[in-house]
Amino acid sequence: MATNKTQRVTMSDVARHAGVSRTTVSFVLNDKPGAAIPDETRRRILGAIDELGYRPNAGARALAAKRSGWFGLITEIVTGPFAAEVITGAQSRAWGDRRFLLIAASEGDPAQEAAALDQMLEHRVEGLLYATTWHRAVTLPKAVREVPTVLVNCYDSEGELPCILPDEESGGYRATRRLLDAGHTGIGFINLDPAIPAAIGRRAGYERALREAGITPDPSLVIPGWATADGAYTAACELLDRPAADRPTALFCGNDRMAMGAYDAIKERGLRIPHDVAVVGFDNQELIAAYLRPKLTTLALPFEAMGTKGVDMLAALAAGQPLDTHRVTIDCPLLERSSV
Amino acid sequence: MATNKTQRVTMSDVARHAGVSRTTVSFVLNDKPGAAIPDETRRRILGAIDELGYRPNAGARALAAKRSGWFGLITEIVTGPFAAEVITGAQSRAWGDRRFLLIAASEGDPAQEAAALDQMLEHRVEGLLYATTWHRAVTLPKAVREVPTVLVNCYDSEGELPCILPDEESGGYRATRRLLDAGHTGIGFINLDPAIPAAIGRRAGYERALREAGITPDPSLVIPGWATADGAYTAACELLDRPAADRPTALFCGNDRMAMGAYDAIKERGLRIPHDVAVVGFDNQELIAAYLRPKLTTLALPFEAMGTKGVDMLAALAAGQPLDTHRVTIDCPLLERSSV
DNA sequence: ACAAGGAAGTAACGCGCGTTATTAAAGCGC
DNA sequence: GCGCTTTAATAACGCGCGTTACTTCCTTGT
Repeated sequence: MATNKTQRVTMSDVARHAGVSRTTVSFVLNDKPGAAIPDETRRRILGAIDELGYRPNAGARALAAKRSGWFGLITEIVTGPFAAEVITGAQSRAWGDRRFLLIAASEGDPAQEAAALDQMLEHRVEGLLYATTWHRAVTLPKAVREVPTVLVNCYDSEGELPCILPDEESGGYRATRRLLDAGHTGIGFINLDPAIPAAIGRRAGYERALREAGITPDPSLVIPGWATADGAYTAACELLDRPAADRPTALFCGNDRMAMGAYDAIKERGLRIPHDVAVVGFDNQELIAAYLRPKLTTLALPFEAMGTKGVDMLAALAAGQPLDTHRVTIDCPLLERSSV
Repeated sequence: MATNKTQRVTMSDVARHAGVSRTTVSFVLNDKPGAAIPDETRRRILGAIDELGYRPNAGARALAAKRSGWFGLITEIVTGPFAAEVITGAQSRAWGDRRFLLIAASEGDPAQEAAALDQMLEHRVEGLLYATTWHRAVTLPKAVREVPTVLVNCYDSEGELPCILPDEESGGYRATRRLLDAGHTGIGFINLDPAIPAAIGRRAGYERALREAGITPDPSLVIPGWATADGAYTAACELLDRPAADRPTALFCGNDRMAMGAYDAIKERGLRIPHDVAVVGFDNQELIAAYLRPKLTTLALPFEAMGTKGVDMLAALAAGQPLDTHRVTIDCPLLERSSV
């Protein structure tokens, strides 16, 4: 209770107050195995801690123990729902190990990224998480080699660093499969930029699902679009304006914003969702998916799970254990709402 | 370059390599005023630092200097756009002072909040930012008194702690004024729960703007709603179904989700936005406001600015300077889009 | 009775660094 | 040559703590 603002309570104060040596206090605080401390002494010490309002100094402890207890997390943008989810996942997992997360944003600027990395290394992080907002290849400053590093939602071109990625292929498969199960056979796919991993993986899953259902994928049903509502609107128009026999009864969109555009195209034509045309999105942007009418069935990128898994792997690496898998993929769960 | 993974380079290594004492190295690193270091010596030391790849140990430095360099930021939810903006603002401002931000989420759970606070105090944060997602009164654990604390987007009932708040009144005024300027005289106000500060302040601003324009506020035009799209939909219906002479030509909504509901009500009646009915939202939830059709004119809560200002005030407090203002309010800027 | 072993506790070192006091050499006026 | 200041650099202490090695006292078995 009686904390002095100008002079923090130290372990020596506690020791003096309890009538023991500082070493003994340290032993009960870390309940050191092998140290025999009678209950009575322990109680006296804990009592003193309580009375004085003692708080261990994490920095000093780290210095003495040569363990900082820090993990670093570098991300492009702290704003934006994706990074926030990664942080949440990593944060909660780290907490369990009594570790703290050092968070920095690069804002896409290599200089800021380097500065952030420097700061982290000066704080002696024991591991580093490097997360991107969209699935792609990255090249990192060499300095990351000074510390165990795990990539989240990205991978390095050299393939040297362990990484955690969303399973785009199974995501594409699952979306398509859901539409097939609902009885659709003509399924249009408004894809992202076909050069990026997400587009490639999802298309592979899309085609695998079709083949499994005995349907030969029709390339003309796959339209690579700009990843915007307007781009998807145009793409959807193209698909919906095909001759009736050829017109898809379902649309699988590269992300939720694109699904918004598709919604507009569908509604404009007096068609109804999901009765006439079913729609599946991707990304699960709550603010869009949950407020569209009808609510959008979509796949979620497992950002939170990736953050958690990232800390998992870091903890293993920091403990010197070898990784079982160098490249981990995590499923994208399907969120059923009302558009299928 | 030649960093040894198993044994970090210390200042003593640098000193030995440069043929000087550790003290001298410390002096050039902090370029201590009063210490006369010839250029030649300085160069030798900097050279050694570079060659060995030395990085100061932030923890050890903090311990010796008795300055942790940390500020803490406790927020309810890391996810969600609001917290992210506060973090961005605080982060970037803190960076300039070579300070790092310790971020933790309470998830609305007092136990987690206390745990987070404990951790922060153990890390010897020199100041604490406590941010909420919506403007309201809070009561904090007593432990916050151990360190300078600034409240962001909230205030304590006892009024003891400095706080930074959005200027709800001027926000309400600005929104209403914008509609008046567009020629509207019957302005409906679908408010939030009338008991919360945001609702009270905005209504005051709304009425002030009306009076300034020579219009006596009509209480029946103000409908307190549930802060949801559905609630606002119902409220909008009520306003729009009034007899033609009495029907408002503009709606001011408590938040953007509510504006979505209002949009639906307006469109259902074959009315057009902004031609027949203008709409102003609040909160500037990008994903909603920017994608609604037409795009929504709305007011932004100044989260990022509040985060920045928060660190500003903390820096002053931590430096022992008195605060000029105990209670700071920050304007809510109007973002013009296409719904007015 | 005595050695052996455990129980309870402590002195002392070091973690990597900031800082103060002090020393050693060099410049300056006379 | 002598004092005196300035310049250049260092020894030594302490920050708060973890940890090792060591001491002292009490049991226990034979």
